[in-house]
Amino acid sequence: MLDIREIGRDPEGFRHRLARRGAVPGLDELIELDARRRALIQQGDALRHAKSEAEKGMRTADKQGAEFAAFRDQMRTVAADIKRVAEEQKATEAQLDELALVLPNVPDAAVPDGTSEADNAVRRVWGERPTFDFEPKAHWAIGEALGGLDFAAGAKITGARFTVYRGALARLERALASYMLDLHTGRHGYTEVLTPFLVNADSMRGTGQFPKFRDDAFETTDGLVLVPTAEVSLTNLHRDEILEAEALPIRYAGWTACFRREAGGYGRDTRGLIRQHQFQKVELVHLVAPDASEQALEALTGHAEAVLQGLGLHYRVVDLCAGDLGFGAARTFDLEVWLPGQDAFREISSCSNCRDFQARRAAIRYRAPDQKKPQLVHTLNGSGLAVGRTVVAILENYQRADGSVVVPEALRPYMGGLEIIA
RNA sequence: GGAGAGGUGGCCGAGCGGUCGAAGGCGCUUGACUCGAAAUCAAGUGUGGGUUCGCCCACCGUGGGUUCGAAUCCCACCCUCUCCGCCA
Repeated sequence: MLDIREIGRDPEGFRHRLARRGAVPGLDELIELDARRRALIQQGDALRHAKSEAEKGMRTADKQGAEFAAFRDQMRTVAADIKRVAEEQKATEAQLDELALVLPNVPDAAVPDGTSEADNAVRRVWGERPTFDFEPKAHWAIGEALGGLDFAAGAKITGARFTVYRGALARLERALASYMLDLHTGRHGYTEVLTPFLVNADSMRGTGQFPKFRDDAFETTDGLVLVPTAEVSLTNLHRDEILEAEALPIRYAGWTACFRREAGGYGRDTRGLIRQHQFQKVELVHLVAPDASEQALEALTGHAEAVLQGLGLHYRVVDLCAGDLGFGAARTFDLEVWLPGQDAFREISSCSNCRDFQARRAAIRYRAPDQKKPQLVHTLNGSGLAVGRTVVAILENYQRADGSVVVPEALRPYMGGLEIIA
């Protein structure tokens, strides 16, 4: 959520910066509603003040006397007025929320202009494309041939876009998650956190998925939501909290399954593991002081990159343009891994600085040493990495002519020493 | 799932219809005392909102209700604890 007061101070500036994302939002109604809200608060406060004055009079008045009766009648009207104004205020705030909660974050000044993926700026490239003396296959063909990826079984027991892993490939998923967590906790200073895979609607609102992207989520009949990413559970861990300055920065690494309905995503990546309703991911979350978030995004991106480097996978870092930025992000670096089977770079990690956008929604604050009032923290998140897509990358990059797949060295200790999946 | 107890400020804990944003204690901050520290004494110490920057208003798990008036009474929900049942 954006600061409405800030918007009111500079509507044109906000309109301009938000327009970089594509849609031009109507901010006038928002500003008008906020003004009305404030007027109603003043009205209500004045009425409540009158009420407490009358109440003071009643305390001392003779309960049988005429004075008491007069006060009581006065209180009756004031109470009715209070109720009326409060209802109006509630309705106004509901309207205000409806608008404010669906406004996306403002892109950082450094974000490149553009309207689509095609306008993203490649910042750096690591490693080189592997060469093959045969035609490299797509991961689904490799996995199926190895008997390790069973798409038909997934479709049977659950439905489309669910996959069953078997044998060495099932273990590969598990090995990757362990490898990633060990790297981040052992070398990058993260605390490992294992969270529930179900969260409540407040958490979804806190990180920005609700209300705008409600259709993308799987919801249970108990009113809980399957997490689309551990970003939700990890960031909301500190919802409605005031942190001590010494507690920052906070760095969490969490593994979860992630669930996405991919509503509207049908037709894209229908084959293979790229776009599933359920996948595993190791997520990295930072909570930092505002002046530290830019640096933290660089660090977080580096931590995600370290996984790809450790696995020897060729990738590039892309600075998302304004039009391609996610809802809550002010700046995002995507990591795109090279997939020989598709002859393309594909996203395997997305690292974002949300600044105070999520913190304002989720009320995550800290006691800044030089400030009287608690200040909003900045939140960041990034995949470190999407595990399923990492399996894809390994299958396609480490495949051999005979259909076997070499296990990257870093993973072998997690695979019981296995060197070749055949 | 059943029975019972309970949710109050950073923590503990009073409060049982008006004088309660809320006693008391702990913690923390500042000052006094001291060479310094401890002890002691004194003062301060929640969050959010509005503001004509004097102040004003709201918040006692959440949401409703009763009442002139609710932390206090009623209803629903959420959460915690104890016991029973079921279960990986």
